[in-house]
Amino acid sequence: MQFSVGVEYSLHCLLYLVDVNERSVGIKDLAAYQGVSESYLSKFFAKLKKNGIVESVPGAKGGYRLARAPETITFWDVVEAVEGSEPFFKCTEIRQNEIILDRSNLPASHTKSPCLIHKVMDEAEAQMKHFLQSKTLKWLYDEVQNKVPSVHIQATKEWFERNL
Amino acid sequence: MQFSVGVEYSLHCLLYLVDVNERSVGIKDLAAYQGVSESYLSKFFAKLKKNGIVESVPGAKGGYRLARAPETITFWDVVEAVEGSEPFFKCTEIRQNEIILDRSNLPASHTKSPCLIHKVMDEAEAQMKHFLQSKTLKWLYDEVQNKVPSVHIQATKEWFERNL
DNA sequence: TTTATCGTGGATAATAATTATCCGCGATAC
DNA sequence: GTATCGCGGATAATTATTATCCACGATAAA
Repeated sequence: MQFSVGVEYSLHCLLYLVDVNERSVGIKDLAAYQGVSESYLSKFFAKLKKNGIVESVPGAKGGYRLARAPETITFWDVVEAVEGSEPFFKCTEIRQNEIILDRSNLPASHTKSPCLIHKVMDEAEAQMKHFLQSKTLKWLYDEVQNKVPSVHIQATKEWFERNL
Repeated sequence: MQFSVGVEYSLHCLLYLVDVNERSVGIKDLAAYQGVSESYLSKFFAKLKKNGIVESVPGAKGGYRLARAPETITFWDVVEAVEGSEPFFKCTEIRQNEIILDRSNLPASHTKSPCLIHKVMDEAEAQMKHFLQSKTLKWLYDEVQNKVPSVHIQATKEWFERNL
């Protein structure tokens, strides 16, 4: 039960895209700046694009930029884009296998009402989802703006703009 | 990002162990009753035992029983026992790789204060944890007692007691 | 118009996690 | 003594994650 590194990569990258408004940043730069694999990172951006979080600018001097305002991009959006939207807990309806049951004539208690364990696990995921939906990219950006020395933020900005 | 089937297996099994007080139920019966693999299920019970959720009775007519009161066994306890206690999000401190940094002399903002993304993801896990800690095995047992027809509950109980 | 750059999608593969089985050991009931 | 049962280790099949490479089309700049 672990999130893939794509979640970490994506969130860090998106943070750099906030400052880039109508322009765009290439995978090459994003990968180089953070010292991660370029080709692997591009796979996650394909997912972010498919989920409407970023949009791409094809061709030379192309790259990616946010597809919508950072206020509307939540941590959950990113998790869902990268990890897919399968629920954390997949219930195999093990209860319908109980040896004392007639498989061709299951009681309503085993088919109509939901599996309680399944329900609890889905609710647990919903708790996490709710929390992550409350944290936006804009919020993260503002927090970082406050916590990281402005000289470093400025240097980062200049690095990404160095060859535009 | 998925829970292993061990979580589902374990929770369902533990439910059957609530009624069994000083006695014990063997893996063989638990597996047969639910139509799952005996040898695989035994792996999860080894983890449940190591985490103090169940205790074992060795030898013939042996098996497992709860190691403590069902009021004190939470869904989270089971998830942690089966899945291990590694956090869902492992932060690789990607920020310390920023190309503009001097790796041998990192700024305090990148070492002293925690990575915000890491912090948010840990808090998200804590939300789920908190919820799952509020759901006990006793609660689940009582809910099932209310929702499942008593005739079925009785039949289940009798099946497990059929050869004691 | 050529050339270099960049996203895109597919193929491929290495590594790790999950799922699963089997066997021999020691403990215990009968 | 013998059959039963938990226990731990070895092993393997399957799937997911991590990762690379390449050919393609689109585009900017020369």
